Amino acid sequence: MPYPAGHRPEVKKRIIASARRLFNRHGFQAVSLDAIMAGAGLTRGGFYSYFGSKSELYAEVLGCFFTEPEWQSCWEGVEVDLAARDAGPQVVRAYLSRQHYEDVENSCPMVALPTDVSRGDKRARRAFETVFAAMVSVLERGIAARTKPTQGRNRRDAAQAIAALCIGGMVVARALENRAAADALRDACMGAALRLGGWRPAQRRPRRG
Amino acid sequence: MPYPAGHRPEVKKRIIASARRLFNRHGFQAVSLDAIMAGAGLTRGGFYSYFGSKSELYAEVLGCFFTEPEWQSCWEGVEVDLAARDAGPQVVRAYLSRQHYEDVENSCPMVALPTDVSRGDKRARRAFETVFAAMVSVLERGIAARTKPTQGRNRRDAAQAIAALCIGGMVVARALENRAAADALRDACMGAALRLGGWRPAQRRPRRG
DNA sequence: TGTACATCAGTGAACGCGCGTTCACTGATGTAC
DNA sequence: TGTACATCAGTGAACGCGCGTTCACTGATGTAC
Repeated sequence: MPYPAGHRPEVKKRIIASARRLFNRHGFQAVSLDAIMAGAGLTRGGFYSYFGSKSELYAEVLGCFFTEPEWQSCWEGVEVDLAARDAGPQVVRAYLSRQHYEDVENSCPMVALPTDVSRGDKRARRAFETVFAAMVSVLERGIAARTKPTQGRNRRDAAQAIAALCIGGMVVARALENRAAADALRDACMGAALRLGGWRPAQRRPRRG
Repeated sequence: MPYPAGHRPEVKKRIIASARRLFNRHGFQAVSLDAIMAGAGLTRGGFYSYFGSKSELYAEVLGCFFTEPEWQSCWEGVEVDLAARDAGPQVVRAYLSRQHYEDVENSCPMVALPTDVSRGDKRARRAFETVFAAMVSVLERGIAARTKPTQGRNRRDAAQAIAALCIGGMVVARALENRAAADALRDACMGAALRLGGWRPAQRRPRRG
């Protein structure tokens, strides 16, 4: 064995990480293999000893967003304790945070790439579905843990709507030109999402700052 | 004048309509000028007598999505009377309808192209902002018209959240592989959006069908 | 009415560039002795 | 410890294709007389 045992897997991870950053920022089509390999500190030629094609890499990147433990919480923008009793509001606040809004490269792929996925193949959409289902589960558990539980169907429906609100709010915020409008939208979505989860009284306090 | 007066504007419209359909389906980068011109019944060469470049066409297409009267209501999937007292719930139901989910080509660009826009230039994001602001205004008026009005800030916030929920619900639904899951998500988002607008009692009736 | 003409909308071949993909080669690494 | 070697990770030139863009040309149209 001319190279240490962990060498290739480690390099492969570096390629995937580079691709993830570039896909998040520019989308699938606009990123060249040259750029991906350069981002991993390599050159073009080596790519095909790691992946069969560019679209194979794409599927693998999407799959990794949620299966790899070190990226499981990346989309939350900040550290969130998924087992905590208040995981629901924590996820909502982190997801719609300024940090997540700004950090496009390390963003949740559901915010950065949803339309790319919907135009993509089955594998991509299945990976997306897994990520979304996981997010809904976390939120649903958060609703279940509160003092006034509602029926099961309502809880699941609420969790789905909250997830869609978080994702939609971020997707739209990033597409707006006006920064203040984007901030106001994130704020409005956060309030509505927390209310949908029953994590906040319906009557709002006046805004400060 | 060798050609009738309305000829060129009419052809330009055809090119834009073809581009709109193709962009909605495949995104900006994946569509070639060949395909756009063929969709308008023309050949490649004529393009540059109508537009300066491909990205100029892109900006023009996005701008038209809302300024051209014949497309103003296309994103609503079905006909909606924006002046009606119940325009709010009408817009929500139309936006999250099965028809809008399925008709990708004639879809609202905020659902089909939000991530493309966020990666695009200022012009694209400004056009998006105009569309979004218009949608929020319609929803806000709908909230204002109901019997129990709340404070202004709450109304605007609610309208923004409802819009984000409609857009996010559709974006996510289209990215899911499982059709039933997409339907359930649309349904959950519709219920939550109607509740946020105060257009439906918080207690839900059991589902039928 | 019919013919010659000027205009210009649209054609399609050609160009150049970038990118996905391939491949013969280089050189860094651990192993054998 | 030191040297020769086998392995294979990574290199970079080359290929071919597609696409944005250009341009000389064709031919359809309305007008002049």
